Amino acid sequence: MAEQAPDKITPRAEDYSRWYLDVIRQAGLAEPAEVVKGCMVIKPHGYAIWEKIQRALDDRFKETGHQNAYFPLLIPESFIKREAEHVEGFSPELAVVTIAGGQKLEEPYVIRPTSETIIGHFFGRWIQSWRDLPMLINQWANVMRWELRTRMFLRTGEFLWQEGHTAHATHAEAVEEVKRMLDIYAEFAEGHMAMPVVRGVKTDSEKFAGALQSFCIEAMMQDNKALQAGTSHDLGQNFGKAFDVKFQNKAGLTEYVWQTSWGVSTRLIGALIMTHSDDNGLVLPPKLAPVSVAIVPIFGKGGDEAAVREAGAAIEKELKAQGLSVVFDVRDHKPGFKYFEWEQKGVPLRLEIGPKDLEKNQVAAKDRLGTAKEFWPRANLGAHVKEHLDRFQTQLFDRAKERRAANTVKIDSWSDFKDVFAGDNSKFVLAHWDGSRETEAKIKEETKVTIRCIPFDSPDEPGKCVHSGKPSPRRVLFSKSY
RNA sequence: CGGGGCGUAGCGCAGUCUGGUAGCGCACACGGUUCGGGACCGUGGAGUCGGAGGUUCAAAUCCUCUCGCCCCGACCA
Repeated sequence: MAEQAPDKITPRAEDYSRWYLDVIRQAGLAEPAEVVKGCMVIKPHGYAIWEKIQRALDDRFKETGHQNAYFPLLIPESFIKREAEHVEGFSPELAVVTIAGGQKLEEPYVIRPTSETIIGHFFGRWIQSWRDLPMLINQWANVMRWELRTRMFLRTGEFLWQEGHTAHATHAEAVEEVKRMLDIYAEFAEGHMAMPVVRGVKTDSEKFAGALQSFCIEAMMQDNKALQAGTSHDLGQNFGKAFDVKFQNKAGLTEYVWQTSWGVSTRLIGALIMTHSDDNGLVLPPKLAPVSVAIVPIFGKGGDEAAVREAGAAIEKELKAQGLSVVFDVRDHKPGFKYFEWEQKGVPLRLEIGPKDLEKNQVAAKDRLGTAKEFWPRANLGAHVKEHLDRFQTQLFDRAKERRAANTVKIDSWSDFKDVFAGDNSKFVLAHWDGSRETEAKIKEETKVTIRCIPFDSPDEPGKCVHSGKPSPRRVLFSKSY
C-alpha cells in the first residue's frame, strides 16, 4: 500500500479505486458504515447532491403525470417467489426477516430489493377498469441487496433510489412509457449531470429479472469503463399475471395490465464523481452542486476588515438573488486553506474579495476547471456569475463527450478486440455480435467484457460477429463495466 | 464466497518479528501573531491498540475465534 500523506488525494494514474475513495472522503460525501456490513453513511454534502438529483427528477416525474406513493419495506417472501425469473434473479441477494416481536414469523419477510411484487399486489386491488389506467406511481425509497463486494455509491448493501411503477391498457402504451422515462433519465444525465449517455436496450442475459426487455442509459467513466446510470423496464404482463392485475377493457373483456418499472439510484453520485472529478477532488456541475459559489474574504494587514466583510456579504446577497447557492466563508482559516477545501468539495466557482479588489472595484474569480485567476468587475456581478456557471456546465458536458468520443472505437477482429481490453484496459467498443447468448457468455469469460446495450442509434449495418464470425445485423456496445 | 493486505487518537502511520507503564505527523482546543494557494509560536486535550477468549508475573506484541475495511477473483436484474 502506497504511503499517503494525510488528507491528500491519490492521483488517478496511481490507483483509480483509491482515488475514488479519497475524493469521497475529502469531499465529505460519505463514509463506510463500518458497523453495518456493506453499508455506508451518506454525509450532508453527499446527501445534498442527492436532494438536488431528487428535486430535478421528481419535477420531471410530476410533469409527466406520475404521483408519489410509498409501499412497505418488508415484502412477504411468497410474493418474491411468484414470478419465476424474478425470484431466480434476486434470491441470492435477499435479506430476510424471520423473527419479529420475539416470535418466529409464520411467513418470513424479505427486505425489499425492489418493489415490483408488492406494488403488483396493490395494483391488483386498485385496478378494475380501463378507466383506472394508466396507473402512474413513483416511490422514493431505500432498498437492500446483499452484495458480496461493495463500493461506495456504486454498489452498497442498502441504497436510495426511486422506482417508478406503471400499469397500462396496452403493450404499445407501456412501451411508450418505458421510452419516455428513459428519455427523461437521459436528458437529466446530460442536462443536469453533464454526463453523456448511450441509450439502448439490454441483451436478454443482462435484462431485469422478470422483464420482457430492459432499456438503459450507459455512461463512460474516466477509466473508460461503463456505468449503467438508469434503467427502464418493459415488464409485459409477467407481473400482471403473477399478481392477478386485471382490468375490464372498453369491450367489457378482462385483460391483464401491461406494466413498466424504471429507476435511478444514489449510484448516480458515483457516476458524477467518476465522470468529472480530478486529482484535486470533486468536480460538480453547477446544476447539482450544493454550493455553486464560494466567496473567500482576504483580511490582510493594512486592509479594512469591516469593509471586506461588508463587500463579501453584499456579493453573497446579490448572488443569492440570482437563485444561486452561495457560501461566504468567513471562518478563521487562511485563504489558501479555504481554496483547497472548496476545490475538494467540487464547488464550481470561487470568488475572492480583498483590499485590492475593493480598491479596483472588482473580484478575483477562479472556476473549478480554470488554471488562472480572472478579475471581474464588481458591477453586474450576479448576471456575470450566472452566465459563467452556465458556460461551466456546458464545458463539463463537452469535455466528457470529447473524452468518450476519443475512447469509442469500431472493432472488427477478435485480436483487435482483445488488444483493446488487454489487462485492465477498457473502451467503448462498437462491434458486431451474432445475437446468441452463448457468444455473449464466451466473450465475457475470455475478456470480462459485456454487452452494455444495443444502442438505439446503432444503424443497420450487416457484418460478421467479432467472436463467432456469424452474421450480425448491426453493431452493439461492448465495454468493461462497474 | 476463495486468495492477499490491513485494523494502534478525528486522518495517515511507527511500534508487533524479539512480551516489560502507548508514540510520531497532521487535525482539534485555548492564547497571541497572521491572512491574495494548505500560517507560525506557546500551552493543552484526546487511545478499553477492531472485538471476545486464552497463554503469561506481565499482551498492541504470542495463540484461537470473530467483526470490519481495501485489492484481486467469482457474482452482479
